[in-house]
Amino acid sequence: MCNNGAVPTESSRVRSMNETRDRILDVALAVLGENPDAGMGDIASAVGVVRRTVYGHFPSRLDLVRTLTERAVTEMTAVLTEVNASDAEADATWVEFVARLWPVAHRYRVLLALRRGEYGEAIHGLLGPVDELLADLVKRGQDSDVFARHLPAGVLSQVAYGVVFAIADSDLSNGALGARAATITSLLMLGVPETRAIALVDDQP
Amino acid sequence: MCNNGAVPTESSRVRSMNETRDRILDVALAVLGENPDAGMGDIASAVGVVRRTVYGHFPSRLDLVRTLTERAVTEMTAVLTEVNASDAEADATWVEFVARLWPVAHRYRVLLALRRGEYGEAIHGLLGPVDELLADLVKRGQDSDVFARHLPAGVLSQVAYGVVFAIADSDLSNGALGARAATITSLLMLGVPETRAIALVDDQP
DNA sequence: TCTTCGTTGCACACTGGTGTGCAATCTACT
DNA sequence: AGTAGATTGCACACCAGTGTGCAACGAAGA
Repeated sequence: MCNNGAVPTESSRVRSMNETRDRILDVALAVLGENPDAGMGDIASAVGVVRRTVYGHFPSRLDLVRTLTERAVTEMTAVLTEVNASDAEADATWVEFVARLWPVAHRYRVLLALRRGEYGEAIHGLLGPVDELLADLVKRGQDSDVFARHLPAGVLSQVAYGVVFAIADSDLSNGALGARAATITSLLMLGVPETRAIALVDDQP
Repeated sequence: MCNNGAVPTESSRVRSMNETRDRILDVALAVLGENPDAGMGDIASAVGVVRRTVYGHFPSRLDLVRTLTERAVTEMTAVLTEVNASDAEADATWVEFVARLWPVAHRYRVLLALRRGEYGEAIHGLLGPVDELLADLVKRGQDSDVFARHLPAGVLSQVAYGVVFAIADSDLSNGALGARAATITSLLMLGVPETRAIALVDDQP
């Protein structure tokens, strides 16, 4: 060993290994996005690698999905906490939130489908923190009379960002069109008047 | 044969057979509602019958699901065409639609989850007519400036009744509370102002 | 009573996915 | 050159679900 205990690159061997590991994760996300029931074999061949290799990185299918979920949770919590730190009104915060969450939501849209069946419990558990942050934001909006109260904050937040994911999953998933539509739609169902909603999304492009 | 060619009951034998057939359908709907991945075995034992018997009525799992879907389509189209025949404003029609669709949507909420994966294509095809009717209604609303145009009618209708199903699937699925919440939420995202939405739902209880 | 037929219980073959074991191979590092 | 280790290709056992075949059993109908 020549590496004096620090983190730095054990050079290209491990790097290339991490590379394939990351590629597996990326491709798995894409493949599962198209078909949540895709097997390890499908994923492997999509990566351009043998099934056995995938098992070399992730001992089980659950591990793969879990890792994917943890990744998503990390990214989403980062966006949420950062955006939530602002002292703007809840609806403006929501707009920025959706705008910045959009690409992430689009990438990880499969998790919504994966929440049901088999790994549902595991995913649900990992996604818990995100749900809480979201509910807090909506609650804040309700308390300041910016959001409507026709649903309790917990449910409303779920339904609202469920819609964001749903639109991210639909045809218009790409381009600013989808993002704009998702933002307006979610704002509307949060009880924000249409005029205000449109003004908000056109304010900060 | 004593039955002169007509439809009437071949008496209790066939009746009891149709009875178990219907019970299988009902229970299957409930079981699949809790776990869309439930197998024929799970369904059979939930009915209180042997797996082999289920196969006696439905040659394959797909047949079961298809029959279930056809049932749902029949009921939903009935409600939709009937409600849609009225010459009321689109938003009022929507309110009545959700009110009458609610129990049906709650029963068949599993179809939304089943649309993905495996039988997705078959279900999607069968559900086509319903989607069209729905899109027409929303289009009508948009043309008369009752509904917003932030999304094309096709997508907006899907997302809107997706929300109805989503709420039907959540905790508040039972009681008028859920129905009311679903109606208001869907109206909001259709672009109906909150005051008008509340007035509408409180108008015709 | 005898027949019919839905139901049962058990058997089986088949499929498709999972996870493991192991020898062979190729490549980067020493 | 030599070695460590990631990758490969193939083997296998295992499991769960599907769909079928068939000999019973039991109750409604002739």
